[in-house]
Amino acid sequence: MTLHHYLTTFTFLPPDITSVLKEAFVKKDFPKGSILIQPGKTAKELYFIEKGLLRGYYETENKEITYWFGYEGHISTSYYSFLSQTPALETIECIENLEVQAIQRVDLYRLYDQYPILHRLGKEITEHYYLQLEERFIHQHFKEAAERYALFSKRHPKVMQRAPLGTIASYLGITAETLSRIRAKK
Amino acid sequence: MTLHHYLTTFTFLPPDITSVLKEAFVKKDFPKGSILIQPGKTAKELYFIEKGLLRGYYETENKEITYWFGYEGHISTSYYSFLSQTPALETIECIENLEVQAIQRVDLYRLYDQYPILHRLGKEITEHYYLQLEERFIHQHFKEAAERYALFSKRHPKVMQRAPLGTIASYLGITAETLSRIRAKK
DNA sequence: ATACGATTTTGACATATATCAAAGGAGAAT
DNA sequence: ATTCTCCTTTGATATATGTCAAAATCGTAT
Repeated sequence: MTLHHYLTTFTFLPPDITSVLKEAFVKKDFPKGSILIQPGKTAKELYFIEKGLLRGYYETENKEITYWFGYEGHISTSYYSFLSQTPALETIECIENLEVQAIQRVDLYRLYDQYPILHRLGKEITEHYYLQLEERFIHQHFKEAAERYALFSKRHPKVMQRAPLGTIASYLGITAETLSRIRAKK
Repeated sequence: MTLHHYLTTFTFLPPDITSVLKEAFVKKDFPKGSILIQPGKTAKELYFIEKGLLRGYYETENKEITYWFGYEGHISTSYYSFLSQTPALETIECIENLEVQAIQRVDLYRLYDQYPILHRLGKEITEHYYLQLEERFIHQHFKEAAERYALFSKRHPKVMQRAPLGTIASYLGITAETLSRIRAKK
């Protein structure tokens, strides 16, 4: 999905504002393994993913905790860092070669000021991600591992094939061993 | 915290728009035990809590799952239902006598259209709740029960004293028995 | 094709938390 | 005050999932 296509799904945006917004984005490519966001650094850019797979993870004493996947049609950054302009706590890494459209935070906020209707865009996008997170939260917390896996494969079938098992397990809040056993059962 | 005080924390809002917005809210009182949102019904109102304690919960086969507490200074509704205008899945119930400022969805959206800067208000509020949920999600998922309890008592000390143990346990994703044992340990 | 490192699978055992059950306590209504 | 109901505590046991370890498989570079 291209940025253009994504933006046109927001029908309230006048075409001229859509154009101005699009021009503020710059296409960037990253090879597999690249790090887009680093802990300790403050996120200055926001990405729209046109192609490829990303993950966000936290590093703890003994393991990495993947808490998020992003792919075609999604927006990616450390929301916490980007919004609060304080150092990120997590890493965002390319699982595959990546093609994104990137916008600088300063440019985005300048556009917000110039075109107040863009706040509506930001609001609706944030609302969407909020609801997604809420659904995931409820599920994650109150269903068993096998059910969570089933929902995940329904919601993100492509990630299933493209992300390593250990990473998916971590996203589901279980160990790689447990996920391997869940897969074996069926 | 009054609605007026809350709104003035958003410094970008011109006083006249703040006034108009405030006038769209109506004060309402609910006795303890009242139900603000019912599963199957679509949320038409959004509340700002001036006094009292609320909880949101899901009903499953054999138990109630509390996933949210709201109190002074918070906004409350079924976000999912309010935003998508489809029937709510959860119940929102007063744990204490409640004083809120209520706004009708139609009125709010009329104001959004009239004053685009209000989208910024909506955006910033949603961003705030998104970040809170994200923090909670990470914690909930990757920390042990006792640690989750510790964070909860730090974040919401007042709820600790005001909500029944079983409800807090459910919020933390554990049983009442387990929470009782965690408390006994310390 | 071969070899190396990384990922996945499988097994044995450990542990946090759930479940079931019963006994205490606290608050509300009579 | 007394009863009744609901909430909390405590105990015994069950279970899902974690941990540790080793074997099997896969992918990439040589």
